[in-house]
Formats: sequence, structure tokens, C-alpha cells
Amino acid sequence: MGRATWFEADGTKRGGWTEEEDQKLVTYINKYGTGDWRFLPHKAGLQRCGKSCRLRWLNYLRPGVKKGKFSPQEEEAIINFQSILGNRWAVIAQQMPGRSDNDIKNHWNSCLKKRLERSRINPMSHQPISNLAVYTPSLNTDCGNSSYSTVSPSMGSPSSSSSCGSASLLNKIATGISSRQQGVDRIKNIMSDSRFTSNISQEEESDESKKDHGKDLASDDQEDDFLMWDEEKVRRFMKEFCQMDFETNGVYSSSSSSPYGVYDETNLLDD
DNA sequence: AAGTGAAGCAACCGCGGCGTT
DNA sequence: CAACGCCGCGGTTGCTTCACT
Repeated sequence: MGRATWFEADGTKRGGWTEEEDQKLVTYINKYGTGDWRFLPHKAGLQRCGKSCRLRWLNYLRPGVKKGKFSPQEEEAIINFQSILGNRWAVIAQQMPGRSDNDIKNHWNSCLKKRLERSRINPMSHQPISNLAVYTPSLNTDCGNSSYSTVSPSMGSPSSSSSCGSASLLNKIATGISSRQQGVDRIKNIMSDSRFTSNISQEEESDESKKDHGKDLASDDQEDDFLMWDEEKVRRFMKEFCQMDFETNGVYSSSSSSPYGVYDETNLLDD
């Protein structure tokens, strides 16, 4: 599979990788490590750009990278994480050892997203699709559960964003703002749960006692913090999140055998 | 058996963040 | 503090394979 190979004007090779190239890259990295991607291709004897080498290594050649089909548990986990974190594939990948962000992203875009849509669940909001929500975004008056309702207010008038005529821009707006805002909204709900609030706030208190926080966990400041969470913080959150029961909006089941999360997608996975 | 569309996978592109100068 | 360059990330594209008609 993959793309046909071709050469740029400067002699850089593009497209699909050969076994020989893979071998060269693996041999070099095993010996010298990744280091500076700029010079790595030249040193490894490859006519590739550093970016291409990096991608190939991270998504395919890196030790421990898991190939093949996603298990139902993994799919469940992806849906779970996506509902909370949005399209932050790198963060999601960190929670799923062996899977690359590219792999997860591909699987979401090519399979899981469509599966949710077939089941009439909005893959952005993870809420059941209603005709009202789909066709009348500007009429949505609920408290931000729909992606549309989160896009419009923060971006000015809906017409201003759609009038640019760029599907790519609209996608960006939708995924960047709505999914993250959706995540923030959900996080706020979760954080308002006393169990979570007490657990996390205690840890925050001890971890960062030097800092003069004193902020409410559900405040706007906390939203901004959430958007910048590092791996450790996300991991901690996911740990808490996965231990919790949700009866809030019917999206989550009260229990799950999954090691990853609690999203009830049984009927979807059987699809 | 041939045609066609969907699904899956690999890789490229462009942008934003961050470190360095 | 602005300019620059590199890296990482997310979106998108292109190719192959598979399933169905």
C-alpha cells in the first residue's frame, strides 16, 4: 500500500518507503538515536526529508508500535477519549501504548466517526442527532451540548464563518473550537462532581502548593488550564475519569468492563 | 469476470508552538 | 522583543484492497 514514489527538484525522495529505506532508518536510529531530524536522513544515507523520516519512525518503525486491527476495547477507548479531549490525537495516543496518533486518527476518521454517524450520534458532540440540531444550528438554545451552539457565539455571527466559503476553515472551526469547548463543558460537569473535585483539588494542593492558585476548578481559568494540560495531568484526569460512574446525560453507562473507559457503545461495536 | 464504491492505510501539507538568535 | 527555524500535531489526500453488484 502507500503512495508511489517520486523525487523533488532538490533530489529529495517522496512517497512510499522501501524495505531498504526502512532498514537504513532503523539501523541508524538504533545506533545513534533520533537526535536532530534535519540531519538524520543524510547521516543515515537516505534521500528523505527529516519530517518524512520522523513520520515513518513514529508511525511504523518505532519499537512497540502495534499494527493490525483495533480491538473493541481500543475502539471504545478512542470514542471515550475523543468525547472528552476532542481531536487531540497525540494526547489520546499517549493513553494507548503501541498506537500512534496517526493510526488512531485514521481509524477515527475512516471507521469510528462513520459508525457513530450511522448510529445517529453526532461524532463531534457525542450526542444523539436530532433534526433540529442538524439543520438549525442558530436556533440551538441549550447550554452548549451541540457543536453548533458552541461555534456560533465565540466566532461572531454564523454567517461570517460560513461566508468565507472554505470547507477547511469550517472544519477547523468545528473541530478546534467545538470539540475542545465540548470537552471543556464535559470536564466542567465532571469537575463539579464532588468526588472528582475533592480528589483532584487535594492533589493540586499538594503538588503545587507553592503556587497561589485559589481558583475554582470550574472557573474559566480552569478551562484554559485544561486546554494546556500536559501528559501527566491528562493521565491523572483519565484515571479519575475512568473510575467514575456517570448517570448525567445518558451518554455514559454506569459501569463498564473496559480497561479504558465507560462509554456505552456496545451496539455500535457490534455493528 | 468486470466494474464500482467503500474502507483502510500510509504519507504529505500547512499551521502553530516553542526554543534560539 | 522580534525574527527565524525546527518540531509536532491535526487535517487531508492518494493509493490499495475488499466487498458488493
